[in-house]
Amino acid sequence: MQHISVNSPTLVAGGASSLPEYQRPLSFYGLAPSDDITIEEFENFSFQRLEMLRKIESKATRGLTSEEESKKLADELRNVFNLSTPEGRRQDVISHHTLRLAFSAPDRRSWFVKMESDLLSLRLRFGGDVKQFIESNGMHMEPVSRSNFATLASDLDAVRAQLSAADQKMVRVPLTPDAVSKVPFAEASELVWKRSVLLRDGYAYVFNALLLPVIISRYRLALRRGLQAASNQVPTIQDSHTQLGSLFGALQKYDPGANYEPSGGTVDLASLDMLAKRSFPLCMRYLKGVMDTDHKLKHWGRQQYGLFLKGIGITLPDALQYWQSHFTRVMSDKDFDRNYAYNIRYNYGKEGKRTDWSPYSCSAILNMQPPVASDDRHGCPFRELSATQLTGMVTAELESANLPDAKERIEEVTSLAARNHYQLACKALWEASRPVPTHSPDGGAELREKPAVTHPNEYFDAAEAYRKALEVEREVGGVMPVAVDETM
RNA sequence: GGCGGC
DNA sequence: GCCGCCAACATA
Ligand code: SF4
Repeated sequence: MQHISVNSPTLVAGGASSLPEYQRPLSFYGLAPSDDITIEEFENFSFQRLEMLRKIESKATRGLTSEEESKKLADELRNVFNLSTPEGRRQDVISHHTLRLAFSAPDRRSWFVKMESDLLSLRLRFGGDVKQFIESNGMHMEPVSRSNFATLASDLDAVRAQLSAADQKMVRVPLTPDAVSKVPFAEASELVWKRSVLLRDGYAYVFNALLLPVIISRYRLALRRGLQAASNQVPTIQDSHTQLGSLFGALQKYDPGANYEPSGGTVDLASLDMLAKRSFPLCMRYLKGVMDTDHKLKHWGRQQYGLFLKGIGITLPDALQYWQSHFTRVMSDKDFDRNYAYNIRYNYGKEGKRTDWSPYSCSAILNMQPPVASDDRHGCPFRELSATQLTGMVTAELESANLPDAKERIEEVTSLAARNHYQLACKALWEASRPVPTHSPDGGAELREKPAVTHPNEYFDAAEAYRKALEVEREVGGVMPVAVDETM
Protein backbone atom coordinates (compact mmCIF):
# COMPACT_ATOMS: atom_id res chain seq x y z
CA MET A 1 0.00 0.00 0.00
CA GLN A 2 1.37 3.34 -1.02
CA HIS A 3 1.78 5.84 1.77
CA ILE A 4 1.92 9.50 1.05
CA SER A 5 1.84 12.61 3.09
CA VAL A 6 0.69 16.09 2.29
CA ASN A 7 3.40 17.70 4.37
CA SER A 8 6.96 16.63 3.86
CA PRO A 9 8.31 15.86 7.33
CA THR A 10 6.29 12.94 8.50
CA LEU A 11 5.90 12.44 12.17
CA VAL A 12 3.94 9.74 13.79
CA ALA A 13 4.16 9.45 17.52
CA GLY A 14 1.71 7.56 19.66
CA GLY A 15 -0.99 7.30 16.99
CA ALA A 16 -2.00 9.85 14.42
CA SER A 17 -5.18 10.87 16.13
CA SER A 18 -3.28 12.47 18.98
CA LEU A 19 -1.91 15.07 16.60
CA PRO A 20 -2.94 18.66 17.30
CA GLU A 21 -4.92 18.98 14.06
CA TYR A 22 -7.23 16.22 15.25
CA GLN A 23 -7.94 17.49 18.74
CA ARG A 24 -10.97 19.71 18.37
CA PRO A 25 -14.27 18.33 17.16
CA LEU A 26 -14.90 21.50 15.17
CA SER A 27 -12.51 24.10 13.87
CA PHE A 28 -11.64 26.26 10.89
CA TYR A 29 -9.28 23.49 9.78
CA GLY A 30 -6.29 25.76 10.13
CA LEU A 31 -3.91 22.82 10.49
CA ALA A 32 -3.38 20.39 7.62
CA PRO A 33 -2.94 16.69 8.37
CA SER A 34 0.66 15.82 9.05
CA ASP A 35 0.47 12.05 9.43
CA ASP A 36 0.68 9.34 6.78
CA ILE A 37 -2.44 8.98 4.74
CA THR A 38 -3.05 6.23 2.25
CA ILE A 39 -4.47 6.79 -1.19
CA GLU A 40 -7.51 4.78 -0.19
CA GLU A 41 -8.06 7.05 2.77
CA PHE A 42 -7.74 10.14 0.63
CA GLU A 43 -10.31 8.70 -1.74
CA ASN A 44 -12.77 7.34 0.75
CA PHE A 45 -12.81 10.31 3.06
CA SER A 46 -12.99 12.94 0.35
CA PHE A 47 -15.82 11.22 -1.48
CA GLN A 48 -17.72 10.85 1.73
CA ARG A 49 -17.32 14.55 2.38
CA LEU A 50 -18.32 15.40 -1.14
CA GLU A 51 -21.48 13.37 -0.58
CA MET A 52 -22.18 15.42 2.53
CA LEU A 53 -21.75 18.68 0.70
CA ARG A 54 -23.98 17.53 -2.13
CA LYS A 55 -26.67 16.56 0.33
CA ILE A 56 -26.50 20.01 1.84
CA GLU A 57 -26.75 21.56 -1.57
CA SER A 58 -29.67 19.48 -2.69
CA LYS A 59 -31.66 20.27 0.44
CA ALA A 60 -30.98 23.94 -0.05
CA THR A 61 -31.91 24.01 -3.72
CA ARG A 62 -35.16 22.24 -2.95
CA GLY A 63 -35.89 24.88 -0.36
CA LEU A 64 -35.87 22.45 2.55
CA THR A 65 -34.34 24.87 5.02
CA SER A 66 -36.84 24.75 7.86
CA GLU A 67 -35.65 24.04 11.36
CA GLU A 68 -36.90 20.44 11.21
CA GLU A 69 -35.35 19.72 7.83
CA SER A 70 -32.07 21.23 8.93
CA LYS A 71 -32.06 19.11 12.03
CA LYS A 72 -32.77 15.98 10.04
CA LEU A 73 -29.90 16.84 7.75
CA ALA A 74 -27.56 17.53 10.64
CA ASP A 75 -28.42 14.13 12.14
CA GLU A 76 -27.72 12.44 8.85
CA LEU A 77 -24.40 14.18 8.49
CA ARG A 78 -23.33 13.19 11.98
CA ASN A 79 -23.23 9.58 10.85
CA VAL A 80 -20.62 10.27 8.19
CA PHE A 81 -17.72 11.31 10.37
CA ASN A 82 -18.14 10.69 14.06
CA LEU A 83 -16.59 13.82 15.48
CA SER A 84 -16.70 12.52 19.03
CA THR A 85 -13.99 9.97 18.22
CA PRO A 86 -10.39 10.81 17.36
CA GLU A 87 -10.53 8.76 14.17
CA GLY A 88 -13.71 10.49 13.05
CA ARG A 89 -12.07 13.86 13.56
CA ARG A 90 -9.06 12.69 11.63
CA GLN A 91 -11.27 11.68 8.72
CA ASP A 92 -13.08 14.97 8.89
CA VAL A 93 -9.86 16.96 8.73
CA ILE A 94 -8.29 14.87 5.99
CA SER A 95 -11.40 15.00 3.83
CA HIS A 96 -11.71 18.72 4.28
CA HIS A 97 -8.13 19.39 3.25
CA THR A 98 -8.31 17.04 0.30
CA LEU A 99 -11.36 18.85 -1.01
CA ARG A 100 -9.62 22.16 -0.44
CA LEU A 101 -7.06 21.07 -2.97
CA ALA A 102 -9.68 19.76 -5.37
CA PHE A 103 -11.73 22.95 -5.12
CA SER A 104 -8.91 25.46 -5.04
CA ALA A 105 -9.28 26.68 -8.62
CA PRO A 106 -10.75 30.20 -8.54
CA ASP A 107 -13.94 29.24 -10.35
CA ARG A 108 -14.61 26.32 -8.03
CA ARG A 109 -14.12 28.08 -4.74
CA SER A 110 -17.52 29.66 -4.23
CA TRP A 111 -19.45 26.45 -4.23
CA PHE A 112 -17.06 24.84 -1.78
CA VAL A 113 -17.03 27.81 0.56
CA LYS A 114 -20.79 27.97 0.57
CA MET A 115 -21.26 24.27 1.26
CA GLU A 116 -18.52 24.09 3.88
CA SER A 117 -19.87 27.09 5.71
CA ASP A 118 -23.35 25.58 5.64
CA LEU A 119 -21.85 22.39 7.04
CA LEU A 120 -20.12 24.13 9.90
CA SER A 121 -23.25 26.11 10.59
CA LEU A 122 -25.36 22.96 10.77
CA ARG A 123 -22.88 21.26 13.03
CA LEU A 124 -22.76 24.18 15.39
CA ARG A 125 -26.50 24.71 15.43
CA PHE A 126 -27.33 21.09 16.12
CA GLY A 127 -25.07 19.48 18.62
CA GLY A 128 -22.30 22.04 18.67
CA ASP A 129 -21.51 24.60 21.28
CA VAL A 130 -20.84 28.08 19.97
CA LYS A 131 -19.28 29.35 23.15
CA GLN A 132 -16.97 26.40 23.44
CA PHE A 133 -16.09 26.65 19.78
CA ILE A 134 -15.02 30.24 20.21
CA GLU A 135 -12.87 29.36 23.20
CA SER A 136 -11.28 26.18 21.91
CA ASN A 137 -10.36 27.86 18.65
CA GLY A 138 -8.95 30.93 20.32
CA MET A 139 -11.30 33.28 18.51
CA HIS A 140 -11.38 36.81 19.77
CA MET A 141 -14.67 38.59 20.29
CA GLU A 142 -14.25 42.10 21.54
CA PRO A 143 -16.08 42.55 24.84
CA VAL A 144 -18.12 45.59 25.73
CA SER A 145 -16.96 47.63 28.65
CA ARG A 146 -19.28 48.30 31.54
CA SER A 147 -19.39 52.01 30.86
CA ASN A 148 -19.97 51.55 27.14
CA PHE A 149 -22.68 49.04 27.92
CA ALA A 150 -24.49 51.57 30.07
CA THR A 151 -24.89 53.87 27.08
CA LEU A 152 -26.14 51.04 24.88
CA ALA A 153 -28.37 49.12 27.21
CA SER A 154 -31.70 50.66 26.34
CA ASP A 155 -31.07 50.47 22.60
CA LEU A 156 -29.95 46.87 22.94
CA ASP A 157 -33.16 46.13 24.75
CA ALA A 158 -35.10 47.63 21.89
CA VAL A 159 -33.24 45.43 19.41
CA ARG A 160 -33.85 42.40 21.56
CA ALA A 161 -37.55 43.14 21.61
CA GLN A 162 -37.58 42.96 17.79
CA LEU A 163 -35.85 39.60 17.54
CA SER A 164 -37.66 36.59 16.18
CA ALA A 165 -39.29 34.48 18.85
CA ALA A 166 -36.67 31.76 18.54
CA ASP A 167 -33.78 34.20 18.84
CA GLN A 168 -35.40 36.02 21.69
CA LYS A 169 -35.55 32.83 23.68
CA MET A 170 -31.79 32.46 23.35
CA VAL A 171 -30.95 35.89 24.75
CA ARG A 172 -31.13 35.94 28.53
CA VAL A 173 -33.30 38.67 29.83
CA PRO A 174 -31.54 41.02 32.17
CA LEU A 175 -28.87 42.01 29.66
CA THR A 176 -25.37 42.19 31.06
CA PRO A 177 -22.18 43.56 29.51
CA ASP A 178 -20.71 40.10 29.09
CA ALA A 179 -23.69 38.99 27.01
CA VAL A 180 -22.73 41.31 24.16
CA SER A 181 -19.75 41.60 21.81
CA LYS A 182 -18.53 44.36 19.56
CA VAL A 183 -17.98 43.10 16.03
CA PRO A 184 -16.90 44.78 12.79
CA PHE A 185 -19.93 45.59 10.70
CA ALA A 186 -18.83 43.36 7.82
CA GLU A 187 -18.73 40.26 9.97
CA ALA A 188 -22.28 40.71 11.10
CA SER A 189 -23.91 41.31 7.73
CA GLU A 190 -26.52 38.61 8.17
CA LEU A 191 -27.48 39.88 11.59
CA VAL A 192 -27.54 43.44 10.33
CA TRP A 193 -29.80 42.23 7.58
CA LYS A 194 -32.18 40.71 10.08
CA ARG A 195 -31.86 43.74 12.32
CA SER A 196 -30.69 41.56 15.14
CA VAL A 197 -27.84 43.83 16.15
CA LEU A 198 -27.30 47.35 17.36
CA LEU A 199 -25.24 49.49 15.00
CA ARG A 200 -22.93 52.15 16.43
CA ASP A 201 -19.96 53.89 14.86
CA GLY A 202 -19.47 51.27 12.19
CA TYR A 203 -19.59 48.40 14.63
CA ALA A 204 -22.26 45.87 15.31
CA TYR A 205 -23.11 45.00 18.89
CA VAL A 206 -24.11 41.36 18.85
CA PHE A 207 -25.78 39.26 21.48
CA ASN A 208 -23.34 36.50 22.32
CA ALA A 209 -26.13 33.97 22.03
CA LEU A 210 -26.41 34.93 18.36
CA LEU A 211 -22.76 34.86 17.38
CA LEU A 212 -23.02 31.94 14.97
CA PRO A 213 -23.30 34.07 11.81
CA VAL A 214 -20.22 35.99 12.89
CA ILE A 215 -18.28 32.78 13.24
CA ILE A 216 -19.46 31.60 9.84
CA SER A 217 -18.49 34.88 8.28
CA ARG A 218 -14.97 34.54 9.68
CA TYR A 219 -14.85 30.95 8.56
CA ARG A 220 -15.69 31.91 5.00
CA LEU A 221 -12.89 34.43 4.98
CA ALA A 222 -10.39 31.99 6.45
CA LEU A 223 -11.48 29.32 4.01
CA ARG A 224 -11.06 31.61 1.04
CA ARG A 225 -7.52 32.35 2.17
CA GLY A 226 -6.91 28.65 2.64
CA LEU A 227 -8.14 27.91 -0.86
CA GLN A 228 -5.85 30.55 -2.26
CA ALA A 229 -2.93 28.91 -0.49
CA ALA A 230 -4.07 25.46 -1.56
CA SER A 231 -4.15 26.46 -5.20
CA ASN A 232 -0.46 27.30 -4.97
CA GLN A 233 0.27 23.88 -3.52
CA VAL A 234 -1.60 21.88 -6.13
CA PRO A 235 1.13 21.78 -8.79
CA THR A 236 3.75 20.66 -6.27
CA ILE A 237 1.55 17.98 -4.83
CA GLN A 238 0.51 16.66 -8.19
CA ASP A 239 4.16 16.50 -9.22
CA SER A 240 5.27 14.49 -6.25
CA HIS A 241 2.16 12.31 -6.02
CA THR A 242 0.91 11.40 -9.44
CA GLN A 243 -1.66 9.10 -7.87
CA LEU A 244 -3.50 12.12 -6.55
CA GLY A 245 -3.93 13.46 -10.04
CA SER A 246 -6.58 10.93 -10.92
CA LEU A 247 -8.30 11.46 -7.59
CA PHE A 248 -8.56 15.18 -8.28
CA GLY A 249 -9.81 14.42 -11.76
CA ALA A 250 -12.57 12.28 -10.31
CA LEU A 251 -13.48 14.86 -7.70
CA GLN A 252 -13.82 17.55 -10.34
CA LYS A 253 -16.36 15.52 -12.24
CA TYR A 254 -18.45 15.46 -9.11
CA ASP A 255 -18.67 19.21 -8.82
CA PRO A 256 -22.40 19.84 -8.95
CA GLY A 257 -22.14 23.58 -8.79
CA ALA A 258 -19.86 23.91 -11.77
CA ASN A 259 -22.57 24.40 -14.33
CA TYR A 260 -24.91 26.63 -12.49
CA GLU A 261 -22.69 29.30 -11.04
CA PRO A 262 -21.81 31.79 -13.77
CA SER A 263 -18.39 32.62 -12.47
CA GLY A 264 -15.02 33.33 -13.93
CA GLY A 265 -16.42 35.45 -16.74
CA THR A 266 -17.69 32.56 -18.83
CA VAL A 267 -21.15 31.10 -18.79
CA ASP A 268 -22.06 27.50 -19.30
CA LEU A 269 -24.72 26.64 -21.89
CA ALA A 270 -26.50 24.51 -19.33
CA SER A 271 -27.24 27.55 -17.22
CA LEU A 272 -28.73 29.59 -20.04
CA ASP A 273 -32.35 28.86 -19.16
CA MET A 274 -31.79 29.85 -15.57
CA LEU A 275 -29.90 32.99 -16.47
CA ALA A 276 -32.49 34.05 -19.02
CA LYS A 277 -35.20 33.71 -16.47
CA ARG A 278 -33.46 35.61 -13.74
CA SER A 279 -31.35 38.23 -15.50
CA PHE A 280 -32.01 38.71 -19.23
CA PRO A 281 -33.57 41.98 -20.36
CA LEU A 282 -36.89 41.62 -22.07
CA CYS A 283 -35.50 41.85 -25.61
CA MET A 284 -33.10 38.96 -25.05
CA ARG A 285 -35.57 36.89 -23.15
CA TYR A 286 -37.90 37.35 -26.07
CA LEU A 287 -35.32 36.30 -28.66
CA LYS A 288 -34.39 33.30 -26.59
CA GLY A 289 -38.04 32.34 -26.43
CA VAL A 290 -38.24 32.46 -30.21
CA MET A 291 -35.18 30.23 -30.45
CA ASP A 292 -36.68 27.75 -28.03
CA THR A 293 -39.94 27.45 -29.90
CA ASP A 294 -39.01 28.09 -33.56
CA HIS A 295 -35.33 27.09 -33.49
CA LYS A 296 -34.52 29.88 -35.89
CA LEU A 297 -33.91 33.59 -35.89
CA LYS A 298 -33.58 36.02 -38.77
CA HIS A 299 -30.40 37.91 -39.40
CA TRP A 300 -30.76 40.91 -37.09
CA GLY A 301 -32.16 38.77 -34.36
CA ARG A 302 -29.07 36.58 -34.56
CA GLN A 303 -26.85 39.64 -34.44
CA GLN A 304 -28.62 41.17 -31.48
CA TYR A 305 -28.94 37.97 -29.49
CA GLY A 306 -25.66 36.36 -30.53
CA LEU A 307 -23.53 39.32 -29.58
CA PHE A 308 -25.40 39.64 -26.31
CA LEU A 309 -24.65 36.01 -25.53
CA LYS A 310 -21.01 36.62 -26.26
CA GLY A 311 -21.18 39.58 -23.90
CA ILE A 312 -22.48 37.53 -21.00
CA GLY A 313 -19.72 34.98 -21.39
CA ILE A 314 -20.85 32.26 -23.80
CA THR A 315 -17.70 30.94 -25.43
CA LEU A 316 -17.32 30.50 -29.18
CA PRO A 317 -17.52 26.70 -29.12
CA ASP A 318 -20.62 26.92 -26.97
CA ALA A 319 -22.13 29.53 -29.26
CA LEU A 320 -21.55 27.34 -32.31
CA GLN A 321 -23.08 24.42 -30.51
CA TYR A 322 -26.03 26.47 -29.33
CA TRP A 323 -26.98 27.82 -32.74
CA GLN A 324 -26.23 24.55 -34.42
CA SER A 325 -28.38 22.51 -32.09
CA HIS A 326 -31.36 24.74 -32.72
CA PHE A 327 -30.95 25.49 -36.41
CA THR A 328 -30.35 21.92 -37.43
CA ARG A 329 -33.82 21.08 -36.22
CA VAL A 330 -35.15 23.04 -39.17
CA MET A 331 -32.30 22.62 -41.68
CA SER A 332 -29.45 20.27 -42.52
CA ASP A 333 -26.10 20.29 -40.81
CA LYS A 334 -24.59 21.28 -44.12
CA ASP A 335 -26.85 24.29 -44.52
CA PHE A 336 -25.96 25.46 -41.06
CA ASP A 337 -22.23 25.17 -41.67
CA ARG A 338 -22.47 26.87 -45.04
CA ASN A 339 -24.67 29.79 -44.09
CA TYR A 340 -24.31 30.57 -40.41
CA ALA A 341 -21.16 29.19 -38.80
CA TYR A 342 -18.85 31.68 -40.45
CA ASN A 343 -20.79 34.66 -39.14
CA ILE A 344 -20.70 33.36 -35.60
CA ARG A 345 -16.94 32.95 -35.72
CA TYR A 346 -16.72 36.40 -37.31
CA ASN A 347 -18.65 37.94 -34.44
CA TYR A 348 -16.19 36.39 -32.04
CA GLY A 349 -13.29 37.95 -33.93
CA LYS A 350 -12.06 34.74 -35.44
CA GLU A 351 -12.57 35.59 -39.10
CA GLY A 352 -11.84 38.48 -41.45
CA LYS A 353 -10.37 41.46 -39.72
CA ARG A 354 -10.69 39.63 -36.40
CA THR A 355 -12.51 42.28 -34.42
CA ASP A 356 -14.08 41.30 -31.14
CA TRP A 357 -17.38 43.01 -31.83
CA SER A 358 -19.20 44.45 -28.92
CA PRO A 359 -22.85 43.66 -28.25
CA TYR A 360 -25.42 46.19 -29.47
CA SER A 361 -26.45 48.94 -27.13
CA CYS A 362 -30.09 49.82 -26.59
CA SER A 363 -29.84 52.77 -28.94
CA ALA A 364 -28.30 50.53 -31.56
CA ILE A 365 -31.14 48.10 -31.09
CA LEU A 366 -33.76 50.83 -31.18
CA ASN A 367 -32.11 52.22 -34.26
CA MET A 368 -31.80 49.01 -36.25
CA GLN A 369 -33.81 48.40 -39.33
CA PRO A 370 -37.31 48.02 -37.96
CA PRO A 371 -38.60 44.47 -38.01
CA VAL A 372 -40.79 44.30 -41.09
CA ALA A 373 -41.10 40.66 -41.99
CA SER A 374 -43.60 38.79 -39.86
CA ASP A 375 -40.79 36.58 -38.59
CA ASP A 376 -38.44 39.43 -37.75
CA ARG A 377 -38.00 39.32 -34.00
CA HIS A 378 -35.21 41.78 -33.32
CA GLY A 379 -35.50 45.23 -31.79
CA CYS A 380 -36.80 46.38 -28.45
CA PRO A 381 -40.00 44.67 -27.33
CA PHE A 382 -41.07 47.77 -25.45
CA ARG A 383 -41.46 49.39 -28.85
CA GLU A 384 -42.21 46.51 -31.18
CA LEU A 385 -44.74 44.48 -29.25
CA SER A 386 -48.43 45.25 -29.20
CA ALA A 387 -49.77 46.54 -25.90
CA THR A 388 -51.41 43.19 -25.30
CA GLN A 389 -48.29 41.16 -26.01
CA LEU A 390 -46.14 43.46 -23.92
CA THR A 391 -48.50 43.38 -20.98
CA GLY A 392 -48.49 39.62 -21.22
CA MET A 393 -44.71 39.38 -21.13
CA VAL A 394 -44.32 41.88 -18.33
CA THR A 395 -47.01 40.21 -16.30
CA ALA A 396 -45.43 36.81 -16.75
CA GLU A 397 -42.10 38.14 -15.59
CA LEU A 398 -43.40 39.93 -12.54
CA GLU A 399 -45.82 37.24 -11.51
CA SER A 400 -43.06 34.73 -11.00
CA ALA A 401 -41.48 37.16 -8.54
CA ASN A 402 -44.81 37.41 -6.75
CA LEU A 403 -44.65 41.01 -5.67
CA PRO A 404 -47.20 42.66 -3.45
CA ASP A 405 -47.51 45.62 -5.83
CA ALA A 406 -47.38 43.72 -9.12
CA LYS A 407 -50.40 45.51 -10.59
CA GLU A 408 -48.95 48.96 -10.17
CA ARG A 409 -45.56 47.88 -11.44
CA ILE A 410 -47.01 46.35 -14.59
CA GLU A 411 -49.01 49.49 -15.19
CA GLU A 412 -45.92 51.65 -14.69
CA VAL A 413 -43.86 49.65 -17.15
CA THR A 414 -46.46 49.39 -19.88
CA SER A 415 -47.47 53.02 -19.66
CA LEU A 416 -43.85 54.15 -20.00
CA ALA A 417 -43.55 51.95 -23.06
CA ALA A 418 -46.77 53.35 -24.47
CA ARG A 419 -45.28 56.83 -24.16
CA ASN A 420 -42.24 55.66 -26.13
CA HIS A 421 -39.96 55.67 -23.09
CA TYR A 422 -38.63 52.22 -23.88
CA GLN A 423 -35.44 52.34 -21.88
CA LEU A 424 -37.23 53.82 -18.90
CA ALA A 425 -39.79 51.07 -19.10
CA CYS A 426 -36.98 48.55 -19.26
CA LYS A 427 -35.40 49.99 -16.16
CA ALA A 428 -38.71 50.10 -14.33
CA LEU A 429 -39.04 46.39 -15.04
CA TRP A 430 -35.54 45.72 -13.73
CA GLU A 431 -36.34 47.57 -10.54
CA ALA A 432 -39.77 46.09 -10.04
CA SER A 433 -38.47 42.76 -8.84
CA ARG A 434 -35.30 44.17 -7.28
CA PRO A 435 -36.13 46.34 -4.28
CA VAL A 436 -33.29 48.30 -2.73
CA PRO A 437 -31.86 46.19 0.07
CA THR A 438 -32.05 48.08 3.32
CA HIS A 439 -28.77 46.86 4.71
CA SER A 440 -26.84 44.55 2.47
CA PRO A 441 -24.79 46.14 -0.32
CA ASP A 442 -26.94 47.13 -3.28
CA GLY A 443 -25.61 44.97 -6.08
CA GLY A 444 -26.51 46.50 -9.40
CA ALA A 445 -26.28 50.05 -8.10
CA GLU A 446 -24.59 51.04 -11.39
CA LEU A 447 -27.88 50.57 -13.15
CA ARG A 448 -30.18 51.69 -10.38
CA GLU A 449 -28.49 55.06 -10.26
CA LYS A 450 -29.09 55.70 -13.93
CA PRO A 451 -32.44 56.85 -15.19
CA ALA A 452 -32.60 54.35 -18.03
CA VAL A 453 -31.20 51.09 -19.30
CA THR A 454 -28.68 51.85 -22.02
CA HIS A 455 -27.32 48.42 -22.80
CA PRO A 456 -28.78 44.91 -22.57
CA ASN A 457 -25.54 43.59 -21.13
CA GLU A 458 -25.58 46.32 -18.53
CA TYR A 459 -29.05 45.12 -17.55
CA PHE A 460 -27.77 41.58 -17.29
CA ASP A 461 -24.62 42.45 -15.37
CA ALA A 462 -26.52 44.59 -12.92
CA ALA A 463 -29.10 41.85 -12.42
CA GLU A 464 -26.38 39.32 -11.70
CA ALA A 465 -24.56 41.72 -9.40
CA TYR A 466 -27.78 42.31 -7.51
CA ARG A 467 -28.28 38.61 -7.12
CA LYS A 468 -24.75 38.09 -6.00
CA ALA A 469 -24.98 40.76 -3.34
CA LEU A 470 -28.00 38.98 -1.92
CA GLU A 471 -26.21 35.67 -2.15
CA VAL A 472 -23.85 36.91 0.52
CA GLU A 473 -26.79 36.99 2.87
CA ARG A 474 -28.17 33.69 1.76
CA GLU A 475 -24.89 31.84 2.12
CA VAL A 476 -25.10 32.28 5.83
CA GLY A 477 -28.79 31.52 5.96
CA GLY A 478 -30.12 35.05 5.58
CA VAL A 479 -33.38 36.11 4.07
CA MET A 480 -34.16 37.14 0.54
CA PRO A 481 -35.06 40.79 0.35
CA VAL A 482 -38.04 40.32 -1.95
CA ALA A 483 -39.71 39.70 1.35
CA VAL A 484 -38.08 42.85 2.62
CA ASP A 485 -40.76 45.34 2.00
CA GLU A 486 -41.37 45.84 5.67
CA THR A 487 -40.99 49.59 5.74
CA MET A 488 -39.95 50.25 9.27
C1' G B 1 -29.33 41.17 -43.81
C1' G B 2 -26.10 43.65 -46.96
C1' C B 3 -21.67 43.87 -50.00
C1' G B 4 -18.15 41.43 -52.67
C1' G B 5 -15.48 37.35 -55.34
C1' C B 6 -15.54 32.98 -58.62
C1' DG C 1 -24.32 27.21 -57.27
C1' DC C 2 -19.89 27.85 -54.17
C1' DC C 3 -17.58 31.06 -50.93
C1' DG C 4 -15.50 35.47 -47.77
C1' DC C 5 -16.33 39.78 -45.30
C1' DC C 6 -19.01 43.41 -42.74
C1' DA C 7 -22.05 45.47 -39.17
C1' DA C 8 -24.97 50.00 -34.68
C1' DC C 9 -24.79 54.37 -31.67
C1' DA C 10 -31.91 59.74 -30.70
C1' DT C 11 -35.79 57.41 -28.06
C1' DA C 12 -35.50 61.55 -20.67
S1 SF4 D 1 -34.41 48.88 -23.44
FE1 SF4 D 1 -32.57 47.99 -24.19
S2 SF4 D 1 -32.25 46.24 -22.95
FE2 SF4 D 1 -34.28 46.87 -22.53
S3 SF4 D 1 -35.43 45.64 -23.91
FE3 SF4 D 1 -35.08 47.50 -24.98
S4 SF4 D 1 -33.24 47.12 -26.08
FE4 SF4 D 1 -33.39 45.49 -24.63
